[in-house]
Amino acid sequence: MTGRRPQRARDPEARRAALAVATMEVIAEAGVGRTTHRAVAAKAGLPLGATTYYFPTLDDLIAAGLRHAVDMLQTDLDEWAERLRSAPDVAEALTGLMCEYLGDRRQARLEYELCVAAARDEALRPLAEVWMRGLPEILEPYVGAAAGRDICALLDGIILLALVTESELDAPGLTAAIRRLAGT
Amino acid sequence: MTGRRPQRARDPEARRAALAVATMEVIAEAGVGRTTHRAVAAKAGLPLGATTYYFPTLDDLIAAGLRHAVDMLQTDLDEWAERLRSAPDVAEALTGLMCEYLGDRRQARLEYELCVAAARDEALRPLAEVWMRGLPEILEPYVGAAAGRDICALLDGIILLALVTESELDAPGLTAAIRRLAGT
DNA sequence: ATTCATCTTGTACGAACGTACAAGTACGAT
DNA sequence: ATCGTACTTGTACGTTCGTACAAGATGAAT
Repeated sequence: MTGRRPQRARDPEARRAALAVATMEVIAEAGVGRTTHRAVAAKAGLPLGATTYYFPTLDDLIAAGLRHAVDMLQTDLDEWAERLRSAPDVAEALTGLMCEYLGDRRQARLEYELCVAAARDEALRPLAEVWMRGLPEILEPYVGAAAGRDICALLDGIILLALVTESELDAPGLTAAIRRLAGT
Repeated sequence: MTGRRPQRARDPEARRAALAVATMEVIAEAGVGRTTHRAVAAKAGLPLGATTYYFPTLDDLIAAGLRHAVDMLQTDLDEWAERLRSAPDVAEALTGLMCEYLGDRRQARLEYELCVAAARDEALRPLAEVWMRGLPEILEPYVGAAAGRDICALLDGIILLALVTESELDAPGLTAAIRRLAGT
């Protein structure tokens, strides 16, 4: 009375992408160390074998999930650059962008998960550097290279604080601190 | 020709402590998610059963390891307070302390591992807050509460950058940035 | 010297893991 | 229409996991 369930329409590219997305979500919820083939397959609604068919090892699967997260981050960075370009005040615009960024803590959690993983695994370091090099690059035209790096570090510290304490962002304080680092 | 190996001298307190230290080291090397009873037991040179005798569950064992890490961090914080008290220049003293702190990246890795774990598990949050509340408290007498928080965030971001890029600390740049945030 | 609670040690067990693979199905090429 | 490659799906295997527990050893109390 059973038999296997009928096969779905074939779409290898979509499967790869769906697995990467599902992996990203599992990492965000459980962490890199507790990410398993089975959890990813369940999240994606795909059979276990699909994960190993498209990604030879678990490390490959995790790397694909992190890479997808970084791709989304790059999209965000591009939007940040766009918004800053048309902003009358860089400090206030950055504060606003941070407010939005912290609206969904899952993305921030994922990014820091990536950083911790990159601190341990050299192969992941280029992924983690997308943010840490990209943001100062965006800021450099407005405040110079040194202040760009400083402000990036400040924001990273603020994000960490928000992750750990679940507290609200002190927007006016952040704007003021950015202004001090920018030297304006 | 065999038989079990002879029992060692009894010292429950020392065993608890040794297990906490071993757990801390395993977390630093493998991450919270890949920390297992067996890895901790092997690191401590104790039988597997010792881990479950002193800590009912794996979560308890991990919490003990993280708590021990935070205890060491608190000791560091006390030393930071002491050093700042007798320093002619707060910004330069902080830069020097950061240089020393980043000398052994394992401690920094462990601290960020704790932060990421605390972001996911509310029960760990008080542990992670020891640093994020303690450092601003130390800085407050010198630069005020707001600048203390800002400088703490800046330092946290710098540490994250150092973890991800393995780059050297830009000491003069850091001193200058601290001065700007302090408003001096 | 005997007792007993406490600690040590080795082993056992079911669950979950990474990975491999057989069997079946879809679909472009012919 | 058929064929062959590429994909889908379910299951199997050996390993490692968290946890439980039996059996022995210790050492303070009696």
